[in-house]
Amino acid sequence: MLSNASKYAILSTLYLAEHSNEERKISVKEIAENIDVPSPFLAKLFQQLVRGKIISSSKGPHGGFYLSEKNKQKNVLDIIDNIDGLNKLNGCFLGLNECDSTNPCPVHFIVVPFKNNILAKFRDLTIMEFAKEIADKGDFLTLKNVSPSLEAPI
Amino acid sequence: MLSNASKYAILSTLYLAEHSNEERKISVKEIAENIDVPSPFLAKLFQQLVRGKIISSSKGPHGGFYLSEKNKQKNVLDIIDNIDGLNKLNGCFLGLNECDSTNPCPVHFIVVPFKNNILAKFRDLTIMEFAKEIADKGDFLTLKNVSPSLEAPI
DNA sequence: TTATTAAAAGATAAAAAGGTCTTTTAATAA
DNA sequence: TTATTAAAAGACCTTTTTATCTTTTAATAA
Repeated sequence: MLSNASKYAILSTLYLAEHSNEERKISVKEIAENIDVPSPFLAKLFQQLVRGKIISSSKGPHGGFYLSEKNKQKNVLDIIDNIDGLNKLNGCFLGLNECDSTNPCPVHFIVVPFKNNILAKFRDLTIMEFAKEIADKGDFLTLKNVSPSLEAPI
Repeated sequence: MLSNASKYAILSTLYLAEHSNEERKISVKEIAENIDVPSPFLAKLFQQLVRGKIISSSKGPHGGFYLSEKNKQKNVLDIIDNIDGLNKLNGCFLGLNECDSTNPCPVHFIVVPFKNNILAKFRDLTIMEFAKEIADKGDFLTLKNVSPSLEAPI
């Protein structure tokens, strides 16, 4: 549904939202280590997010990535759109070209409410609101395995 | 969420369910044309489904693919498991390694009910029941564009 | 103004997904 | 028993995704 690239982009942008501002810029290396993402890959993603005006950057000593006030008003769907495009998120679950409420695939009426739900969440909250919601719960998003387990989580 | 391979496998197995039986076997070519899937690719998938005992085959004149009585008792989740494995369907929507109800990602409580829903549908109906439900509604699943449109369907 | 720092850019490469083609094997009908 | 049919097997190819490495550019601090 989402590519790894999108997932990395979301997690690291939310990291920026919580830990950076115009005065406190953050290097790729720091973020990559903290959320456990390959850093050269993240560097590439960040270039693209900068071009898409989702995040900001400056070079040189004390340079790095950060969110400007304008950036903070973007939402998670902007990130997904910038990296994957929105088509990946739309489209029939079984791949049918013609699948809608008058001609639904067998899982259409299970999938559509879910999509509307998650789309609303990704579109209606700003990145800051999203990050705040996470911080308020005391959570910290990382791909690290704090307590490695062999089973896939549900 | 599902690979193309899984989607093709589901659609073509459901096609077999409706159109084949031990006496009436169907060639890859016929199915590929009917549901609009690349036929050499489908041939590969079918080899794997035969090895996984999801469908049956016989060679030679009047040979082809079909569902045995045992095959008909399999469910859609068996197809997905055989092609993609089940991990692709499980796993956190944002890719977090540790995401559960005590330590949920921001969309956990939107994603989990959906997954339970669709998993139940894929697991609790046999392939025949699934196919019958579709046929009863008068539907026919294909990837063909009957009336080509430029917009991605929702 | 020079050394240093960190991103930008772009070339390269490995892995996975998606797809094609050719040869071999097995079944069966003539 | 031979020709024919259709799957099985496996080699091969292409594209996309994921990832790495090297060089260049810009900012800044000494």
